[in-house]
Order: sequence, then C-alpha cells, then structure tokens
Amino acid sequence: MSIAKYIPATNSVLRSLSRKDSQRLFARHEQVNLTYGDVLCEPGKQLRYVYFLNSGIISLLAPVDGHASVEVGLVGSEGMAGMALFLGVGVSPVRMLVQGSGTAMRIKAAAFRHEIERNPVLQRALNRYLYGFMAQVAQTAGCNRFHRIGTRLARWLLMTHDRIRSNEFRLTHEFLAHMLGVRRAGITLAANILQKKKLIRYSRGKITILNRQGLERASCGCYRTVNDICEHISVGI
Amino acid sequence: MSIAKYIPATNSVLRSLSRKDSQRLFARHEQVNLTYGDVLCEPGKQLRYVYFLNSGIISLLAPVDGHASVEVGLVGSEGMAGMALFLGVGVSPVRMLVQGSGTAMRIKAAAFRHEIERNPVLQRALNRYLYGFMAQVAQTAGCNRFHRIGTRLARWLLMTHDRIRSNEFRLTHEFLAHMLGVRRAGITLAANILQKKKLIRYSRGKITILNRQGLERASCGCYRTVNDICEHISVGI
DNA sequence: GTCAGTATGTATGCTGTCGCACATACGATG
DNA sequence: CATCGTATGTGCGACAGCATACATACTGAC
Repeated sequence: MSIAKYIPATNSVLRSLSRKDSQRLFARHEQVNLTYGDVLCEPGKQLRYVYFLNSGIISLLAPVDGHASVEVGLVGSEGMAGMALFLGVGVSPVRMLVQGSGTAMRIKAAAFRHEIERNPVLQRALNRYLYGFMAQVAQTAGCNRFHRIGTRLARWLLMTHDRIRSNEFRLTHEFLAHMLGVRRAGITLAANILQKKKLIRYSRGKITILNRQGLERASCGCYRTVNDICEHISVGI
Repeated sequence: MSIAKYIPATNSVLRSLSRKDSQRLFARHEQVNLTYGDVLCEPGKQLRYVYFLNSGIISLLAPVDGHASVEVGLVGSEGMAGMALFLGVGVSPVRMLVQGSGTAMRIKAAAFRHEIERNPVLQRALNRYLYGFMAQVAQTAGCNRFHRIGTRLARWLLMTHDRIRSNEFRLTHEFLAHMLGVRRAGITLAANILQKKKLIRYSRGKITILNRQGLERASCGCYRTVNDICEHISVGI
C-alpha cells in the first residue's frame, strides 16, 4: 500500500454527499493504493483507518474455528471498509484482505469518529450502505448452507465483476477456494464447467468474463436477491 | 400477540439508558405479549414497529431461493427486532418469527425514527448492539459452511438457553430443522446423541437442558466466538 | 379406552464434497 | 531452451447429509 496521487472520488457513499458535507471529510483524507494481497486489518485488531474505495475490492473474512476463514462480504467502490468504527467499536471482527488492486480514500479512526458525529448526511448514507451490507452477509449465510459450489462460484464471480468493472481479473483457483471455503479441486471442477459453457475463460490466475448473462443464469438466486435489496434502497454498485 | 399489563423493562438496550434518556421512549411504547409462532414481519414488507424484548426470543430468517428460509440471527432481551428502521430503511429483509413466548416493548416506526434522531445515547447503545449482531450473522455464515449438524445444534440450543433463561423450552425437531436448514431426521439423530450423553432431554416438543457445560463442549467454537465479541463490547445477554 | 394427530425413530440408496495424492501444463528466469 | 515454481486437471475412497419412506410412541379429544 502506498500514498497515491490525487484521484477523483468515485466512491458511491462520498458522491452522495453534497460539496459542503464532504468538504471536511476530504480535508482529512489520504489517497492510498491498495495492492492485491494487502491485509488492512486482522480480526480482533484495532482499526486504524476506514477506507472509502474508489476502485478495487476488499474481501471480509471471518475466522472459523478449526478452519481457515471464509468470506462473509465484499466491499467495492459502493461502500466503506471498517464499518465497526462507524458503530463506535474500534476492533474489526473480520480480516480485511485486498482481493483486487485499486485506490481508496483513507481516513484516520479518530478523524472519522469526529466527523461522523457532526455529519448526519454521511451518517445516513452509511446507514443505508450498512443495511445493504447486512443483507449481503445474511444472504451469504443462507447461500453457504444451501447452494452447490458451481452456483456459488458464479455468484462470487458476478459480485467481483460488478466491483472490478473490467471483464478480466487476477484470481487463482486456490484463492477462490479460500473465499468460498472449499477445496481447490472443487473450484477447478466448477470453473471448468463454466469454461466449457463459454461463460468464462481462465488460465494461470487470470479470469475473463465471456458471457455475463449466462453467468447470471448459472448463479444461485442469492446474487439477484442482494442486488434487488440494494437497488431498492439505491445503494448502487 | 396482545397488549400486556405493565412489566418492568429488562431489555439490555433500554436499561443502558439513563432515566432522562429513556423517558420519552417509555412515553411512546406499548407493552405486548409475543406468542410462540407469531410472525412480526415478513421479508420485503414494511416494518410497522420495533420491538425491545423483555423476555422471549425472536428468530430472524432469511429466505433462500429454492429452499425454505434459514435462520441468520436470534434476538432476545439483549436487543431489538426491526433494526432496519434504525438504519433508516422501512423494509425488513428478514422474517421475524417468535420462537419463544415473552413480552416486548413495541414502538411505532415513526415514533422510533423521531426518537432515534434526538437521542444519541440510544443511538450509541443500538450501534453497539448492531456490532454484536453483525458478528453473530457473520459467524453463522461461516458456521453454516463448515460445521456439522451436531455441533450446530448444540450451539443453537446454547444461544436459545441464554435468551430464554430457563432450562426448559418448547421446540420440536421439526422446528429446529427449519432453523438450521436441515432435515428433520438429521435433527432427530443429532438430538439423540446429545440426549444419550445426558446433555439434554426431550419429549414431544419439550427440551430440557441437563448439562450446560457439556453442551458447550459439544458445540462448535462459534458460540464462544460470538460471545467473546459481545462481551468485549459489553453487550451482555 | 379408542382414535387421530403429531412427534420421534429408523432404513435405504444417492449425491456432493472431502481428504489425499499425483499428473500435467504453463511461464518466468536463468 | 532447460529448469523450477506455480497453476490446473484428475482419480479414489470416505462420509455427511439428502430424499424418501415407513414404523413407532406419545397425547389429547371424544
């Protein structure tokens, strides 16, 4: 991670603020580059910053006893990472892992706390985002329970595609396996089926979306369910 | 559900407020009885009230395409049902099902919204509760992915036990199966093992906790994980 | 006491995923 | 262009949980 040059804010939460409302926030932020593989915070550790993403993706991973973690949520330019601070708690319950490189506006915990108390518009925007995010986490709980690897993989690729805004991104089967909490071999099998249907193409950690609509059909309904909920409250991705 | 006579507030959120802070809230509430089986709100429907529980349990169920719903969270006297309203959204993403009879203080949506904007202490208390609740939902996502029926059943019984505050409660295998999103026969098998170990006893929908500590040992670590997180922010059950 | 409804116990065969292991293929680096 | 590390493909036995089905047992109503 490094300090970045100025990049215009494409973060949905920040864009929903008026010039006046965002001014103080902008005064206190720092632009940073997020690099694939960065861990912004470990579960149980103090949150030093919140991150408003302009591009890239952060995976939120919950540790589960006797297993590696499993992903419970994705954050892109539609939201903010470090929501615990918004709820007045300084400790992150999840690992924050940069899954797709990009840029973010980083704000120190204290400055963010200070700001949030004085900016009801930002508060409302984050409340709305939190609602959508909770729907995502809750749906994931159900999805993990009922759906097969193939449909879950399709869902996950769609969610990533929405946030990366490119048809191509870097992801190995190994990485995907960690995210979904399954064996690497399970991903290889499922990904191969999607490839044979010409929905995606992949090779050595580079995945290309070939047929977005086909992928939506191959996904479980959880993808659409969460999207519908977010659209309903106008939390666009 | 019916209007109840006066019952002192044993709700943790409300108790955390000073007399002054809770006064307005008390002026606008209504005491209601919650009866096993009541559905307080369906997913996608407008929330007419929020409920601060004094006793009893509400299950939050997320509908999953092609399946019955699965439980993503439990609310007892430690919290509030209808958190969407707290986030400024009038629509519940989950079904709210009374799983254990009890009493609650019900407040109309509009009155609650009005109050929340003027009562920062209540806001902070609900923020803290929300943090713990999110940890619960996230942990459930992981638990659903990795853990076996037996350990999940034990976890679920413990969470219920904490909130019912009685060693005996009414629950059929059928009901438990719906909550965990598994077959009824799967519960019978798992429950039988717990019964043979003398951790619980049951008969025709009445379950008795015989050995709480043994049950904790039989549960997956998710139970403790969530408890530790909640304790850390002093959201006691 | 009989009956009906509901709760619990049990069986069989099937499928998805697991753990483990090894084979193959690609690409960067020298 | 040879080599090595990494990414992907594949095979096999094990098993949890599934669908389905049916048997048994308890309880309350008549």
